Amino acid sequence: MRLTRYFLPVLKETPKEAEIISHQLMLRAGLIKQQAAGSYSWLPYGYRVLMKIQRIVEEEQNRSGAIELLMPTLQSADLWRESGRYEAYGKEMLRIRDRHERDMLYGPTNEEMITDIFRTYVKSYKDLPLNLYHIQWKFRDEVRPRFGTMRSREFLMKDAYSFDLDKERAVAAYNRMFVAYLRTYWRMGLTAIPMRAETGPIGGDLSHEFIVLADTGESGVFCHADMLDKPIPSIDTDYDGDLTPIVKDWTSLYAATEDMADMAEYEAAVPAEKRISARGIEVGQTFYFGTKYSAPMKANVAGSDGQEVTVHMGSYGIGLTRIVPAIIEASHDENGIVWPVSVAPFEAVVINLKAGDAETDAACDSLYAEAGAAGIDVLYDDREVAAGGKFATADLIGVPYQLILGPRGLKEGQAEIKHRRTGERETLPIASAVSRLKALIEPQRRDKA
RNA sequence: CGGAGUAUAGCGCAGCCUGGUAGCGCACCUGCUUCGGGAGCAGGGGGUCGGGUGUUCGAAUCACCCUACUCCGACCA
Repeated sequence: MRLTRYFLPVLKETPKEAEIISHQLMLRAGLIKQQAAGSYSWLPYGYRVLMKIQRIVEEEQNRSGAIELLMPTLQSADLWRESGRYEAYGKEMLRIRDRHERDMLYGPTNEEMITDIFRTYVKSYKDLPLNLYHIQWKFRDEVRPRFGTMRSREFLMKDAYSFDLDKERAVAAYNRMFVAYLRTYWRMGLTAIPMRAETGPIGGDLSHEFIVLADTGESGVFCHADMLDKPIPSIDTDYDGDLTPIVKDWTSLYAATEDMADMAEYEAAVPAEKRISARGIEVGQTFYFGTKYSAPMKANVAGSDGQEVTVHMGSYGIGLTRIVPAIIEASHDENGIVWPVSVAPFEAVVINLKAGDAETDAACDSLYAEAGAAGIDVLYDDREVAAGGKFATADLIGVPYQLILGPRGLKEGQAEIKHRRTGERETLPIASAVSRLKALIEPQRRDKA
């Protein structure tokens, strides 16, 4: 993508409403524009990150055996009356009336609708287990939206719903999601710790919140320091096999949100030097809630003995629009964002230090073409702007690698690669720059491990 | 929902106290000179001063009402 043909409105100054660093950088680097309280447009650069995150989520959900579909944003109130939540949900649910005076609502979540789909079509235990998910916009009329897309009213969420014959099998489904989540966050370059959590209005008795540690996080958390560097299950994990050992390992050390934490238990379980008491951002949550929705909504299947069985369910959410600021909170410096390669909107940027100079233009044009042909997501800063401005923009928007070429280097046949994260620079022959770049980038995509 | 604040050009701000018809920096446009860490000079465009009502000869400025947004707290992917 040529920057002169792109839409990237960057700001030199920080809009005053932005309080936390991720919100400031998302506005400054042209990722989002606020449209109303808790409502944001995703500008092209931000949308690219969001879509990269979405792809990772989809790949890992699919790998675990979940199946993607898409449900509408507007739902009929009648479904929610069946489960009893139309009255129970409160003012967070945005209620709408259509032209025929029918009660509708903008979905804050989809347990009722997915249960309706399930009960319509699935009649036999032979069709289980089943896990259906979608990635759709949700609306929760938060009392107080804040921190940009970290807590917005309209947000993009992946929500998966599992259906099983009994509790034991439902827990196995829970474990598959648990493992998929560990992989999903790791692929995005995040360290997310599963913590015992309250179940809240969704209900149930088994739940984990996946928490990214950050000072600006909204939840207080307590955990064992060794949770931070546990090995991530690999790409060839057998989701048809028994995942209990992995989940056991990940849940054996103490890790709980403040709502669940018991100080005496915490101090007994974790030696003083291993105690982490910190703030965290919740980037996902998993629930097993048995028959809470399947019973009132009559989601039954025939068991092997021909008798009707009420299915056991779980639901599993990932807030995609929250993950973007979570990544930035975890990965930035004084100059701007530092994207992990796997979610970076562009993996590299070719910086033409003297756009308008015929020879430099020709050399940079061909580097850009070569990088694109090598399968690198590459941005090309071909603006006629002083070098300092280009470096500042490249740093701000956080592209992992800068491939820099100007008349001086051109004369010597040398280009420069700057590593955004470390600041390290390497000078190398122009001819080998792209292959070097590719070698740096490929392993960091984390799509093969 | 309780408490506190803000609203003047795309962004950051001054002007308001003491009323006289709007200004600065950045960004944007034109030209020239520059060009390896947010360049210089010259010229230029852009504002119903959040909205309404009132006071006044005259309101960005004073008064009242409304709206939007932000922050702190209680609640949540």
